[in-house]
Amino acid sequence: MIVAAAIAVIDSEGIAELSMRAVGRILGVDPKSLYHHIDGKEELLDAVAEHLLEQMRAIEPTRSPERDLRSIAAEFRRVALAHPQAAPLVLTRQLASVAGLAPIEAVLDVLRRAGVPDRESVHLLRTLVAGLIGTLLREVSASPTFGASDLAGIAARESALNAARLPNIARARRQLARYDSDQEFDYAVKLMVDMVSARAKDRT
Amino acid sequence: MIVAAAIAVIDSEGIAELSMRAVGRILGVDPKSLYHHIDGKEELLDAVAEHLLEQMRAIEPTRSPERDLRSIAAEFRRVALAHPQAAPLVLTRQLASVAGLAPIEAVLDVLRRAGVPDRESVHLLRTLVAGLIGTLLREVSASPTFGASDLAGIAARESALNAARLPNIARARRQLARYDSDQEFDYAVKLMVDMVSARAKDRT
DNA sequence: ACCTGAACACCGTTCAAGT
DNA sequence: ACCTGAACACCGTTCAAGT
Repeated sequence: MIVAAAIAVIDSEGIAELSMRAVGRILGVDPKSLYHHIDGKEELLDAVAEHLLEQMRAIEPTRSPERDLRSIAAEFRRVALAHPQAAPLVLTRQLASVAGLAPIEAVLDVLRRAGVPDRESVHLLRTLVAGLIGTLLREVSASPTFGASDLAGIAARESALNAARLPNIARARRQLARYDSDQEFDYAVKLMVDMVSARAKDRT
Repeated sequence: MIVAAAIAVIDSEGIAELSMRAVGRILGVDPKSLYHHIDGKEELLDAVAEHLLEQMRAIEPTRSPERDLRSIAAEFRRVALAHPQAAPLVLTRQLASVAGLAPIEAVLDVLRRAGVPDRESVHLLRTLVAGLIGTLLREVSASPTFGASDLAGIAARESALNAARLPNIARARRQLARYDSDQEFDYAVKLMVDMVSARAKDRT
C-alpha cells in the first residue's frame, strides 16, 4: 500500500519529489502515520527497490548458456525500466533480501551448468552485473555525454562535440551523438555474454 | 572556493549532508550569498563532479593497447576514489564539459591506434565505460550483496547467504561473502580489456 | 557588484496526548 | 493498535532593501 503509493509518486512526479508527505497525500493520511508501518524514508526506498526487483520472472533454462544469460539480462532490464523514474533505486540500492539474490542465483545456475567453477563464476557474475548496471543507469539518465536519440538532440550534440576540439571525439562525433537504447543494450550484453562464455570454455 | 568547500563537507559529513547552508557555514558566509556565484545546488553538484574529473591525468601511450586501456581504467578509478564519498557524483552525473570528455578521448585514441573502426569503437567504449562505472559504484557503496571485506562481515554475510536457501548461492557463498576491491577491479578490467582487444583484432 | 533580513514553501522525524 | 497536534531542526530559493 505505502510502497504502491510511493511508486505512484515516483512515476508521476519523479524520484526527487518523493517525500513522506507526498506519500501521505496520496493515501489521504497524515505523513506521520506512515511511521507506524515503515521505519523511515530510507526503508521506504529500499522497500520500493525490493518490490520492483521481485517482479523478475525466472527464465526457463535452455541448452545454450549464452541464450540463458541474455534472457536474464533482458528480464533484468525489463524490470529495471518498468518504472523508469524508479530505475536508479533498483540499480543502486544494496538489497540484502532474497529478491536481490534471485537474479544472482539465476546467473550462477547458468554458469554452473556451463561448467564454470564457483570461484571463477562469482567473478564473472560480478563483472556481468556491473556491466548491466552501468549500461542501464546510462540508459535511464538519457545521458547527454553518451548521445541523444531525437534528431534535434543529435544535431546539437554533434556540434557540441566538435567544439571540444578533441580529435578522436571529432572523428567519432556522429556515433557519439546518437544513442539507441535497445541497440546499445544488445551490443553490450552480447559482448559481455560472449566474454563470459569464452571464459567458461577455457575452463572446460 | 565554493567547490572546495562543498568537497570538504562531502569528505567530512558525507554527500547526504551537503547543503547550501553547510557550504555557507564552512565559508563563513550566508548561504544565500552563494547564489551570486553559482546557479543552485544542482549546478554545485555538477561543478564538484567536474572538478574531480579534471584531476584525471593523461596516460602516456605505449605499444600495447591493452596496457593503455588498463592505465586509463586505473587512472579513472584513482580519480573516482580520491574522495570516496563524492564518487557517486563523478560516476553518475552527466557532464557535457570537456572534463567529462577527456577520458573518452583517451579511450578512443587507443582504439584508433589499435585499428578499430569508429563505429565499432564507440560501442566498445560505451561497454567499457559502463563496466567501469558499475564496478566502481559497487566498490564505493561497499555493497553487502556483493560481499564484505572485513572478517566479521564475511562470516555474517556467509550465514545470511546460506539462509536464503538458494542452492547456487549456497554453493558459492564463500566467494560471494568476500569482496576484495583491488582484486575485483583488476579482474573486471582485465576481462573487459581482453574482450575489447579481441574485438579489435577481429577487425584488423 | 556583492551581501542579507524577511519570507515562502517545503523536508524527516519525535513524542505526548488522544481514540 | 493506530492516529495526530505541536514541535524541532532542518532544507533550497527569491527578492527587496541595503552597502
